[in-house]
Amino acid sequence: MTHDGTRSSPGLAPSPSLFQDGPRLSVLLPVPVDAPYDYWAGPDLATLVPGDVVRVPLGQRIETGVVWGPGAADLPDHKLRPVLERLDSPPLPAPLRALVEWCAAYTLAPLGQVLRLALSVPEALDPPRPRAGYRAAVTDLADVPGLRATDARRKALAAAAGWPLTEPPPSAATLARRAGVTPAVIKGLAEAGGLALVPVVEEPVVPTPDPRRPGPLLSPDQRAAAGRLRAMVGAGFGVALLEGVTGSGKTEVYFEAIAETLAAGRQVLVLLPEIALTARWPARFAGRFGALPVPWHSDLPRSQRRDLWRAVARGRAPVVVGARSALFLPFPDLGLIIVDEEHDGAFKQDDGVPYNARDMAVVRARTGDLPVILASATPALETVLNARTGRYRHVPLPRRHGGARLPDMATLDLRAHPPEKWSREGVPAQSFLAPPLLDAMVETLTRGEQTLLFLNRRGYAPLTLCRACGHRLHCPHCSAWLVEHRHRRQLRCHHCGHAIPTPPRCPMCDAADTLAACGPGVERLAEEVAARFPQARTVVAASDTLAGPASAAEMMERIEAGGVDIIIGTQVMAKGHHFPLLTLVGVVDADLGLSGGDLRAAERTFQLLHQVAGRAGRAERPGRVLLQTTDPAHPVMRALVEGDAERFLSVEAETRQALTMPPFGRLVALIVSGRDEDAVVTAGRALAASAPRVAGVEVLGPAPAALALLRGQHRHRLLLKATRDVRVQPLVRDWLGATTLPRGIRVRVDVDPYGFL
DNA sequence: AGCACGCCGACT
DNA sequence: GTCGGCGTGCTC
Repeated sequence: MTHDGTRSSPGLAPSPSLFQDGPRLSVLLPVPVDAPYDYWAGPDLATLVPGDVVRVPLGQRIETGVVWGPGAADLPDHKLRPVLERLDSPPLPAPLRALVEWCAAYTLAPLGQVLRLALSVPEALDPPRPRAGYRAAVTDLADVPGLRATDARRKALAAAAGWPLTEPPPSAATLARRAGVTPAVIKGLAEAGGLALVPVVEEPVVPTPDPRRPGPLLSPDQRAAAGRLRAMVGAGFGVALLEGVTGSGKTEVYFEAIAETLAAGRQVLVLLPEIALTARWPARFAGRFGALPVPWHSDLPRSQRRDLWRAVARGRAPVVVGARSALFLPFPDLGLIIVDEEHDGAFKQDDGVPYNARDMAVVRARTGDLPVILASATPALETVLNARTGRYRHVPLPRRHGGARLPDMATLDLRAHPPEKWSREGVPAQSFLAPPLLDAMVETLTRGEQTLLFLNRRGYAPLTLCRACGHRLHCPHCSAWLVEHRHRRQLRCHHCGHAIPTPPRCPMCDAADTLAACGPGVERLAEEVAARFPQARTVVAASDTLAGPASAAEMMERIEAGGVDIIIGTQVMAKGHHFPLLTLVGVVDADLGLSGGDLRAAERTFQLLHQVAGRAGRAERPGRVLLQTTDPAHPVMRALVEGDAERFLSVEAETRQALTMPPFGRLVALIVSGRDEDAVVTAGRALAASAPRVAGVEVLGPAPAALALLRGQHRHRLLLKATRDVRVQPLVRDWLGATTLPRGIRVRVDVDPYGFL
């Protein structure tokens, strides 16, 4: 700071008058601030418009921001600094800016932090960096003085000379591959002068899908549904719920709406919950449209993200299929959004800006005045209710395509049929498979068909305790049990990744050989299956046994080809694969997830089990599902067995209405966290004491949050519950605005928390 | 988010 | 006596 209070350095200090003539602009920066900052646009930048991407000084650094509008004029002139330059990137489209505003206002996240989602690849805004390309500089190796004409060099030069002029000069690696030499030869030859190095700026090649390719033959039901979706394209904002059981051909139906949009020359965004494990989706798309869609998810390499972001921004990516973050891509001419598996909890982001991509997709459709299709076999309760009240168009797909039947579902009462111990080297071992399920497995194996044992628990056993002193081994950083992973001989925390070698003695009482595994994980189940079915080919499919998308796809192919008899899987097995030979699904613990009183526990369990059941009998062979449960009378179990989703949803809706829970009421969670538990509790109580006292609003808590200790942070939760008519955001904003938090204490606001126990 | 400023422990 | 730890606070 200088004496007059301006931050400037000699020689750089612009006299304010230099900028007085230029307009004052507000520029939003991707930093967690609530509002855009004002800058002067110099005379040469007078044509800046909202959406333009600019470089501006911020403190001691230079940031990339987005022109948001005219300046606010509430700041003294001398505090303003100049816009440095406009970047050569297409302006951020107005509907996207509107989405950013809406998302920030709704989630109460700082505006700049939401902008960060839209500028997720800063490199994409820089001018494209040219890469090195190689071209023949001579016609004959003899023309290069002092260079031995080796065979490899001759081949390299020939390949370079023969490179088509219509193609950009190749990179060293590409040319080397073509010539059958190593890149070192190319670089050496270039150094000697035999090849010329030219900078190449390459447009990323994005394949173009062809909407005129003939689609598959649709059933009358599918044709009718496709027709209704097609009619929405180009007709402005609208939401459709495309509801159809597994195998009803939802994808083929919404492909027709994509075709319609592509034919109109506009872009399409498809959101999927787990892009990594649905390598199948792009293949199906390519089968229909003759080109792969542009993928978008966080695991893409940076360079690819940069290229794809640019392609989208320039309108050169007709179809993007991505995880939730794809919603903030800068489509200049978006014409349709599809949210597939719209009920999936993975659309809710829990860190950073806590937003639900499915809901924000509807907002993006509104800001862009375009249609959005929500597709699911088991739509979320709130979506179903929106469809019933007519806010969303309901497009049902009633029948299963191709004649396949839905599997028969039956509960298997574990109290009536307790699993019988099996023998491990003469020692009786605990079993998790009831006799009727084992019998069904034998039958299935005999017929040469496949069994899926579904258990949503990774590792060997979810809990290890000492038989001598009763000590339970838990994570020192989180309030979670350590899960034994016998293969790795480790106990691992599934929340923070903390891992210790499996101890030989109890860490509490030091007794030897007293640690006992409690409950089943997929590894333990695999052990029992190996003992009972030694001749069967068995695989374990869990997120930690699959090394990545490639090995997952490989396993799926092997299962599909019949190379496996018994699959033991967690929820990674629940999604979107056709296994024609799979005719028996055993749900090892159907109660898992029902207990605990979480708002959406029943709904989630219903959706997950319904989805798992959908794996069975998809071809001509009928499937069978056995649900091991201790409570066959539970509404979720009965609805599943009777195939009555309608009734389940009605019961669920009544329950929530009675409790004023979403979607009949609004919820905002406040997570108070800090290193010192007492301070956290004190701060939580103080917040509760200053809670807004308004009709229709109640504040519950503080109570220990779901993981009361996570990564060394103690967490307590307050829950603001309001009736639907209450605007909760201003309430929460004022509440927190009037509160000064003690140091070391943070509060995270989560509007519409997904699970909150 | 960065980046600077600010106030307390082990080093040339 | 300084270098440096990361806690707090501001950036138009």
